Amino acid sequence: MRVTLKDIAKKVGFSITTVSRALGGYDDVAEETRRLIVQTAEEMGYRPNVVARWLQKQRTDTLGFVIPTFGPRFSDPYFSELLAGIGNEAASHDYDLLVSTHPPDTPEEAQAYERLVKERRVDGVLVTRTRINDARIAYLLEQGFPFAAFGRTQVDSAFPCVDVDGGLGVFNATRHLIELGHRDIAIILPPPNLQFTVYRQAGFYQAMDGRGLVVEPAWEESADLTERGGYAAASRLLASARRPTAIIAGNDLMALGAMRAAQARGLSVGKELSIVGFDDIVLAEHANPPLTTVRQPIYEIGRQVCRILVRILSGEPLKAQECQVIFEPELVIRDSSGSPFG
Amino acid sequence: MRVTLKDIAKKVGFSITTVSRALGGYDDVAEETRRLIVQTAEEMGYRPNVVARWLQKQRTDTLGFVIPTFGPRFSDPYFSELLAGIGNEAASHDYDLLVSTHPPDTPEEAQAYERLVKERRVDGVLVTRTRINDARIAYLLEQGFPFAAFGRTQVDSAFPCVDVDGGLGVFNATRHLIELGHRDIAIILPPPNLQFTVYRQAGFYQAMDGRGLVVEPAWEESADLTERGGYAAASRLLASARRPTAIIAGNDLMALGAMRAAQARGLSVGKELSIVGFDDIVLAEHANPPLTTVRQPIYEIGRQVCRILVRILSGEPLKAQECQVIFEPELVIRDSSGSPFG
DNA sequence: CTGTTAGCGCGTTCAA
DNA sequence: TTGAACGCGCTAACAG
Repeated sequence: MRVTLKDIAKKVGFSITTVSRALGGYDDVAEETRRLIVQTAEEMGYRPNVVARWLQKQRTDTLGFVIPTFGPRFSDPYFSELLAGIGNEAASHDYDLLVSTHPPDTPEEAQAYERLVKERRVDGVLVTRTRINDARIAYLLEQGFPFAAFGRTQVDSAFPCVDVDGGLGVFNATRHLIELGHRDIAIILPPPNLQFTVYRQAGFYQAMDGRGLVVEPAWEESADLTERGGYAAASRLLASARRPTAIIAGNDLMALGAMRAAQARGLSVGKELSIVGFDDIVLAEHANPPLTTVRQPIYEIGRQVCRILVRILSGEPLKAQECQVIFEPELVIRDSSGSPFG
Repeated sequence: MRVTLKDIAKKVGFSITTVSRALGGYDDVAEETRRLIVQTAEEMGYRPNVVARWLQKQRTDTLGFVIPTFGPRFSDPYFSELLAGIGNEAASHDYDLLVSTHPPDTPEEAQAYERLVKERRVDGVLVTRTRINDARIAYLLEQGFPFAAFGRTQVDSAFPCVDVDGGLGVFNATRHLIELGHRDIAIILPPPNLQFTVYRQAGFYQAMDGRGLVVEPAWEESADLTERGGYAAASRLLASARRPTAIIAGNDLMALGAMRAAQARGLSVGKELSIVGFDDIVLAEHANPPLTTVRQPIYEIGRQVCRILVRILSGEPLKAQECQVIFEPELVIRDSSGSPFG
């Protein structure tokens, strides 16, 4: 049986209240009493019942994180790193992390949020991969529930978020390809309902327009952020008679898929076809050839998002610029991009 | 402000108890009363306070999962899939999942378990990647705390676990290589403190010995399950004057690293050097060349482990064979393995 | 069928 | 410096 304050109180002959205070580190307990109580508690292996404490404090010291994942085999390292960042930061502030995975924009996902919020299972939630007119954000704002997001979205009120300047990232990637001599550049965009797709697409057009290059409509594909999706999209791009000399993929996984598609057609990636990704997951560096990509410090972002949420929960007043952090992505040039002239 | 049973009671004029019973679906409430109460609760947007319920029921309907991860950039898709499997199964039984990540065999990890167990944060825990003389298992058994593990280990008492027959997996992989004509086969083992390393190594020896082949001591490497580790280990293997014609890697990530190392030396994988992995993560299929590997159904295993734990928690008596499930792995032959004669 | 009473284990008044 | 009493919100045992 678990030992409670009551048990200790009985043993030492003091009241539950005194024991509670002694263990809680209050200074209105006689030094000797405290010593006795602390030692006894130790001996008896006392550990506070957190649930009782939660009920009393009306907090759970827990954060919620609903991972928006498609099929069951969710394996985008992106989420793993984010999870690690969030989890470690949370732990360092003595918060626990409640995790669940649900397909985006489904009733189950909405329900998951409602459970967390309405039943007060957690003190705050982390949101990632924001969508256009994101219902999750709208809901949380409407409920006045504490949260922080990785990614922006259009809503009336500002909200705490961290993001990477994806527009700039793709802009730089495109410029890099143009400078290598590419003119026929295709793009495999992430799903159109995702917020960052907007920015990345804009960055692409901006870079192309700026150099007087036109974007071939047929060379604007869209896929689901998986290797499989990237493979399929790239296959379509490469099937046409006149094909692009370079492909920008919306994330690394799709880029890896695109690489496979190119190689399946006997194309040498980095020579006959250049490919650029986005994220810089660990595998990017170990791809064959190593993938040129736009690096986002996902682990760091996870920590940052979590830190903001924790600070909000601590009641600390935050300045606006501390709430809205935009990271600058970094172009990492490897071997998958090269001159189209060989 | 949140609405509680008390608020509803006040409004409808019944006692808190009656309201509780009406909402709880007990049948000793007048039909009309129930209707009134249910409707009022709905109108007022009532949601039970789970924490209060937990305190009363002495359960949290939550499972704990401590992911043993090395560096911060934990990106083994293995864990993602396992997490998804566990999470989805847990959700389907109305359990929440508390997740944290800690480096294996560290004080922080031990502390994480102690928190979960001693403070009764969760009703049971999931353990993965079991180690030789696993301190976590020993602790949980000693505390009599409900758990289920992915992986076996040596302890006095039997415990609920799911595992894959890694020995058989590596045995089959080795035989596959031998049948292709390989004689000079190297192996990159997982860290020696992991339980499955024992089985996989045994499977390797068994297959080699069975065909009268000797295992070259210098061709037995060990690495940390990352691409980086696999790259380094393979580089050492390939640096020697006489080098193996095939490498079996302890997991897919290391196999991918080994592929890179081989390709960096200009070796054609699948022809000049065959490589076999273990796991069949999604990327294995999309590697270049596609990776021959031993498939473990990780998502399914996650569900299974979780299901066992849930059944234990429900007090359902389990037969021994329901508690100790060993999956048979499946060899998936792709292009990274081929005849050494070209 | 319904209400009263009694906890779950802890923190926090308030009075002594 | 200490303790009694109360409440967090809910469920359960017992009366009526």
